[in-house]
Amino acid sequence: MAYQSENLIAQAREVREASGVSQRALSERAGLTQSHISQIESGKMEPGLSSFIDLTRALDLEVMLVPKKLVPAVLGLVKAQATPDMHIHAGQPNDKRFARAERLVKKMKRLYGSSADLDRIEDTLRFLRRVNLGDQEMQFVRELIARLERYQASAQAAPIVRDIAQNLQRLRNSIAHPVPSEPRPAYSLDDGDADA
Amino acid sequence: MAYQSENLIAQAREVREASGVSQRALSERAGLTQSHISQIESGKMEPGLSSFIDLTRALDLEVMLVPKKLVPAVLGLVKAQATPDMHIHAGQPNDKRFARAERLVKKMKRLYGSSADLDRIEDTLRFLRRVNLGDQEMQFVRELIARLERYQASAQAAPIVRDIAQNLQRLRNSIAHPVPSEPRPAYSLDDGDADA
DNA sequence: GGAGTCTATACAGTGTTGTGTATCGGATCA
DNA sequence: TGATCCGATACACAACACTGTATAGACTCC
Repeated sequence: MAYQSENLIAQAREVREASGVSQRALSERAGLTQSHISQIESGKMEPGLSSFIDLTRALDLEVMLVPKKLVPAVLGLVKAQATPDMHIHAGQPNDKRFARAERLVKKMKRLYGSSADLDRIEDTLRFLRRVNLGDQEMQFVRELIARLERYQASAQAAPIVRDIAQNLQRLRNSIAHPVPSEPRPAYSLDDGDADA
Repeated sequence: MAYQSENLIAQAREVREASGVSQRALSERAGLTQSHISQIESGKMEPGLSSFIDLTRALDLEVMLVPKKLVPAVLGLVKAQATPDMHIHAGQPNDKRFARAERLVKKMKRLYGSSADLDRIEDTLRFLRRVNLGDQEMQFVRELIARLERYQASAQAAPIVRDIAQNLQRLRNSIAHPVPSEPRPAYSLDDGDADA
């Protein structure tokens, strides 16, 4: 029934998936049943306000009231930082993550044909796998992989794949050629220029 | 039962009252019954997510999901603008508002005894009444009055009364001794870094 | 005092959320 | 192939949101 809460729920789902949290894990953390979460996310059921708050809290999100006029501003703020830390992350050691990601890329190449971007992703993943990544960095990679998984079959996957390739490349560069001072760059997801 | 949604609901209520919208008016606008709204606001009932969204939309508010880390930032943004325009407001010219407020203060002095803060409020109200207030300023005053009304009988009214007194005083000062330049603080939202 | 507005409250009935449990198809990994 | 993880789905049942209508108590204004 296309409610107005669709958007919020979709948002929560995106965060959940990007954090690598399963419906089951979330259900324990939030105190709802998995079936409940499934029905909420698929729009078959409208959650109560407190259920929804429980859900989002478990995802390290907060429900806030914002005057309509400020919505664009807040949106800008949120998008800029794009899921800041998100310390949730469930199990699965990094090695497995990388293995899974590389398998995914291979599968995509097999299905949709090879491409410069996919090659670049594959290459960068191989590199990053051997590096010791910090929490934030690993989180960043995890997000990109989740995005790749989600859009692998999308009709307009190409620009997204390109964006992911660029972001991975940039992370690689920042590790290979660290900036002198600057403790940490604090990644943002905006698609920026690609360097050489 | 002291749910976690208390806060949001209280916020919505504050905005409603500050905008001078009655539960009935809001009920028509939002498509709920007045009794429903009353029970929600008084915590006797937990609204569904969509009901809550309907409510807040009717108040020119938007429900947003914000990463926990960004909550202080967003809070700052919202507080800074302090309900920007809020053109809802129903009738009741300002004179009546002030009269009502002054009556309220008198009543409080009668019931709970006089206090420095109450005196200050009374005094400041008398001053502000004769000044031409802009929309935002009037809105600010309206909010403070609403708060005073709501907490007048609260057990811990004292600090709230003090806060209201201070806020009124500050507004008075800003009118009496306007700051020379400073066109705008301009809470720069854009990431803007761009250098390096 | 009387008219009007406000919020809180009552109550019966309907519909839906939400629980608990269990299963199914799909993908991954040994 | 078999063991697991995932999300979607089913079903019965308890709980409660929500409607509609109606009224009581508090306050303000005339």
